[in-house]
Amino acid sequence: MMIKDQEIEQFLDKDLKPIMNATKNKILHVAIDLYSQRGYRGVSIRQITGEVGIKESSLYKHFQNKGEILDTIFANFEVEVVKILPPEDRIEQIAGLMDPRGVLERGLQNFMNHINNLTMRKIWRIIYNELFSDPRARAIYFETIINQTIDRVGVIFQKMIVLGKLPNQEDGQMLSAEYHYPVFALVMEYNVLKFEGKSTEEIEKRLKGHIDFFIKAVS
Amino acid sequence: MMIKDQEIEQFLDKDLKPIMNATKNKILHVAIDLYSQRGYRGVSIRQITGEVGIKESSLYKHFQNKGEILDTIFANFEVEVVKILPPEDRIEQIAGLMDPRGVLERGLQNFMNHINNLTMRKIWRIIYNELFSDPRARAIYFETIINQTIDRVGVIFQKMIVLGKLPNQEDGQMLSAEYHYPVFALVMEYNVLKFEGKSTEEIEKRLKGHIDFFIKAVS
DNA sequence: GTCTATACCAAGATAGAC
DNA sequence: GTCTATCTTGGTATAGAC
Repeated sequence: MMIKDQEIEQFLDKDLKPIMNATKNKILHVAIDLYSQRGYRGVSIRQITGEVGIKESSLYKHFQNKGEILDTIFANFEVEVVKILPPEDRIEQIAGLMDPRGVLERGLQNFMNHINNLTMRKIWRIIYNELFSDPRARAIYFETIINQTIDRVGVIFQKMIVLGKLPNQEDGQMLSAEYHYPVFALVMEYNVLKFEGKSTEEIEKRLKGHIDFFIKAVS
Repeated sequence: MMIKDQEIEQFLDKDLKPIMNATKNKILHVAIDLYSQRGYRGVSIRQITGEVGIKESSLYKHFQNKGEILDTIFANFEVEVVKILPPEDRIEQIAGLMDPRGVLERGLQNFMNHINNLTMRKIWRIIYNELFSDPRARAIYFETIINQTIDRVGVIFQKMIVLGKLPNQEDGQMLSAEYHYPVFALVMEYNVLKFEGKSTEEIEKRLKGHIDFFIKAVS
């Protein structure tokens, strides 16, 4: 059975305060939708306001310029995306209570919940799109997402090595990188397929298969 | 010691015939350079012709429109990029003569030679850039590069399983995917770092480390 | 905070002389 | 195959009335 995608109802402003103005909220919704399809440069203020149902000039009462719209989108994304990282203050606890497979399965589940929010998936597409032309997108992807994920799980793995839950000739960070690189590559394909309306079954199977392969490799 | 990047001297036309006209060649050089930095949409005909040293109108004697420039760049890329795949008619031979580690090391070496051509690296960036807005870029990346690479090496692995060079409880395609996904993710980071003028030592180390990890996992 | 009107600019592209 | 000149479109943004 297909689960209906959730959407974000209310966005945060650049200063992370909730946006109370309905029009400003709608502008962000529309901008995210259009940017995710045609990229930031490929979408004009005219198109956004046309879809929202206001005139171009009205938009400038809500945002100083076009760039500020993207700033706000990125700010909202960062707030949401850090939630998929294992919280730093529970790393010790996780390493003690769980086994490697449990950590990976839980992490994947968290991530799947995150990515099955339609608004989030659209912003993921925007990030991918801007990866090579916008340093902010690059920073969010490579630093906030990839490196931090590898790092935190790397610390968990390192503690597990000490606890004898993983082989002690390995290095926690290296194991975490080995595990996560295929995950991020597969997630990218997952996003592409979802966007194109194709089936993601194969990718989900591969993600599960990857956990199996990895667990076997470190057993 | 730093090896100087090579560049392509002469491009092919859309119909794959070598381009004899020096100006047309220069337009492609300049376009690739600018597109790799600011994306296809971010670069105007004016900027290209300004750099080349001709007027806008002159460019249209060489290309029918802006899109044809990108068509030509993609055509050149496809011709070069298929050279990094293991040739189909030698797959049997490779599986028989080499061991798994040899295949992977040779493949990585081939790829590194390819990517150390500056022109190619620039086009890789253009491909990444257009991945989510241009279906042609998506096709080249996911179909021509990723899927074909995984598939051909998967066939080699499958034959190696039959020959007892790899454990027979595994599947060749799955093993190839497990090996290659981290490679493509690392290569993407390699390209980003190169572009930003940063050191790629860490990534090259990880690529070698990944071969070690993988070989150990299937031994 | 919405509108109308408008300024201003840069984009892709073409006509026609040389 | 290069140039000058020009066209047309669509982009971001602002001024000022309501």
